[in-house]
Amino acid sequence: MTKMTTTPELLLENQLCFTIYACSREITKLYQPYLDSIGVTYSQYLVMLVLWERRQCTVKEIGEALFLDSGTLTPLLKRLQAAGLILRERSLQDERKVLISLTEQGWALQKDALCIPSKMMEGTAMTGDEFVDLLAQFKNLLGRVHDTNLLSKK
Amino acid sequence: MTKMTTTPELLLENQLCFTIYACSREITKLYQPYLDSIGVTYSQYLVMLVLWERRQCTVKEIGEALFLDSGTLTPLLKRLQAAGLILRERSLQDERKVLISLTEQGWALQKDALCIPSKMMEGTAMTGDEFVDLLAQFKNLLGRVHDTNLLSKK
DNA sequence: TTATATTATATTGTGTACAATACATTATCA
DNA sequence: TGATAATGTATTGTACACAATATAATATAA
Repeated sequence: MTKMTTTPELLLENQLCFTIYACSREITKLYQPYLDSIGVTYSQYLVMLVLWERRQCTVKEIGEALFLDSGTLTPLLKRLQAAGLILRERSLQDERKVLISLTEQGWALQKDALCIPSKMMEGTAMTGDEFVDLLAQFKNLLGRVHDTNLLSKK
Repeated sequence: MTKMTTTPELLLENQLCFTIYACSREITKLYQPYLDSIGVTYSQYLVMLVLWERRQCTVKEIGEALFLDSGTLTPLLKRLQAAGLILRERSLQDERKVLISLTEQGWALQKDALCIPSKMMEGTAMTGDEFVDLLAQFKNLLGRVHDTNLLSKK
């Protein structure tokens, strides 16, 4: 028996944070081949999901939906614009806002993306019930942590 | 009722991937004030957890423990070295390997880190049972996804 | 024992993430 | 109305994250 050099609380295998962090990156890798085939990154794909759903958004709205700030979104959106998938234009009503909308090419990409979710289900080797259950638990945790973060901002 | 512009599979709220991704980033934010106070980043903290546990590691071993590659670890380890927390030295037995170990200052930091896990438990507002249960489920998911990724590498 | 393959790390380039700051625009109040 | 605050986006700087490639050292095989 080797002498312990740390405590149970600090063991990597007991860290929920690490498990989630590693999970997130491994899932991104799972998407990689499919995202490569449609030519967007994982974060860009999430932005496209938001736009397919809402048609038009401000940068702020996209940020609220994805929990991302403008320092991340601005360059990302410029790359999507350069790829011809979205339009960026200042609102005429309020010139502080930048309106993001889809080009025809951006809408066309939706068809290519349709098969991705089912491929991912396969990759996680989960049943539909497991998926629904896990999603609910994650959302619950996300809600709690997000609330704590909001409180500590004030 | 507005006309739907996307399908249920592509709705952001149905994406397990996004929920986990957002969760991971929000949890990192939860750690931020405590990590700031001990002067390391989140990824650097994870490397320190590995080293407090194993005393000495090669870069490869740290990468396997954290699912990170050398492109991420090399600069990160150099910053930890510059901060005086670790040592980096080539193995005499096999000069391809770089051995990472803790300085006295690196060990001293462990005391300051001891309080962090309990603070995080508070931030997630979970009971001990919920925590154990959730951790088991995420580990299960991580294992499955990691296996799928390993298979597709071959 | 050389040629070949494998292993371990480092480097480079692209793309996030986010804090901090700057800046222009709009809203509000004295 | 003029000053002040709040809002929305962009910019800058630091630190990952990873694919692809390079390089050096070790192991293996003919």
